[in-house]
Amino acid sequence: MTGISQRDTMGGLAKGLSVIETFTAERPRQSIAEVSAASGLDRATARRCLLTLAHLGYADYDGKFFTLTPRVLRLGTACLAAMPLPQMVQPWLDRLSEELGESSSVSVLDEDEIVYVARAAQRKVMSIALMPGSRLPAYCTSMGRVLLAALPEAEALRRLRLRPLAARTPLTLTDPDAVMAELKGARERGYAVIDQEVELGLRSIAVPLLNARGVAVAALNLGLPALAGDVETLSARYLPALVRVQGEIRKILR
Amino acid sequence: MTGISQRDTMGGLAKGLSVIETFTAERPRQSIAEVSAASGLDRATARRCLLTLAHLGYADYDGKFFTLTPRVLRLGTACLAAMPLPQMVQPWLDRLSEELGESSSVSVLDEDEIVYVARAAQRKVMSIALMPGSRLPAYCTSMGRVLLAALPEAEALRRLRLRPLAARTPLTLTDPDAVMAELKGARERGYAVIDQEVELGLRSIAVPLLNARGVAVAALNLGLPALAGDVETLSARYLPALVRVQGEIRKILR
DNA sequence: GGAAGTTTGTTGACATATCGCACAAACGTG
DNA sequence: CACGTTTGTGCGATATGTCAACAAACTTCC
Repeated sequence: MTGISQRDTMGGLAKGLSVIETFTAERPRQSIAEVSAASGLDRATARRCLLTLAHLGYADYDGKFFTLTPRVLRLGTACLAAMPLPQMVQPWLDRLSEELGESSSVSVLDEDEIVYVARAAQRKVMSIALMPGSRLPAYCTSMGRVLLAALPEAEALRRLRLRPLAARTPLTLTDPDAVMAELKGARERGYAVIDQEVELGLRSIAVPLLNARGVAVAALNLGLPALAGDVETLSARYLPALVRVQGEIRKILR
Repeated sequence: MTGISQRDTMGGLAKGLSVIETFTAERPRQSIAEVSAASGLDRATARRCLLTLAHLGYADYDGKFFTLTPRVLRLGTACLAAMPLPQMVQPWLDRLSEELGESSSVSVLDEDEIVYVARAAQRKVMSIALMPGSRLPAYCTSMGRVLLAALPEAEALRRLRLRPLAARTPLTLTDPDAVMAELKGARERGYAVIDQEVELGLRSIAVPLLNARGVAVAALNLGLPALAGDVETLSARYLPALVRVQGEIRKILR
């Protein structure tokens, strides 16, 4: 009920988690000083976090550099496994994907990013491999647009402003106002279409997944190669199937 | 150097991580008392951990129950993204899978479990969806067998004894000594074959992935439907391709 | 090659956060 | 409303963060 008081927090936990998040594809092996710089923690504190992680088996230490171990994946999969959504939607995804011959995915919103939680991959249209846990910016993806559109305008705008919008392709919208206009359209139409804003050659169409109370809890999309044909024919062709699955999932989402 | 001294550890971090790991598919929503019971922590401590997680956005709190948020996935994906292996092997997996028309995967060992880190799925032979981060017990999987076989015998035995071996199918080996004998065979042959020990209808063949120094750092497998034909013809047919990819990956693994 | 300058890992002292216990308050139930 | 269960809150003892100092390793520059 009340706000979080100083008394109820655990600094050590917050610091340790921020230490784990400093490890990225660019910096998979880090020294104590690097982690200290990346996390803003004192070197002594970073050292204690890292030694603790190593002691618990979450990290390896060769005397100089630390790396994360697969044990860290337990944390993430504890989360995925604890989500009922992926298991519920997977059969629908498989069917949809099979039927249309294209990849379909379900994602949820985490601040300004979408997180894939389930996926049925068909052929490869994207250069990067997407899988559960993968993240993409919300502003330039079809699923991100329908999820942002479900938020109050001010909240959506706040999330758009968390970091500068990067032009991933020449077609990417990078003006927050332009994206807000797209959100408005998505809200009115009930779906969003993206034309090569994430990656050249890739189009995508998404609908929100609503629970029984009508709250958007996730998004469902189809990834499509940018072949001939304009965006209207694309939605005419694929939207019905998406809307059908949207309705079916809504029935089983409490 | 020296062991980890009391001075160099952070109890709060260890406790918070164990709290995260108490969330499972069976218990996705937990109260403070449940987490306390599951983790062995004092209720007051569990409460502080949970409030801290909620404050940081890793958990949601409705006043009664806590659930993990997708933000927790950042921890796991920080780990996956920080592993060079998945990105390096993915193209090989895709090619192998395409060529043979069967699913192939790469996994690493975490204590007594294998953790999928990359996968190219072809058709569905398994009832459960496997994806990066998924876990299976090592003792009854082909990849687990080759990875355990690469350990010193005593260490392999210790891991087999961490929890009782469950019979997932009537064909599952549940006697540690019997599994140890299989490990010996796998070590001598350089590969392992599993016949429906994980799931009826599923066979699998795996080879270890060695780095340039000859250390087994991961395993590569093919999942196959249990059709006609015995296990010998299966290895005769699929082993060459696996060994070829094993050699290619060894060249690029530092 | 070596000396000065820099970065890094480690340790100690002190102030403070946090643990775990015990108790109080709230909740749900018969 | 009394009961059992769960959650929230002071308190003393202890663990832990911060800061500064120091030694070792590494750079740089002559």
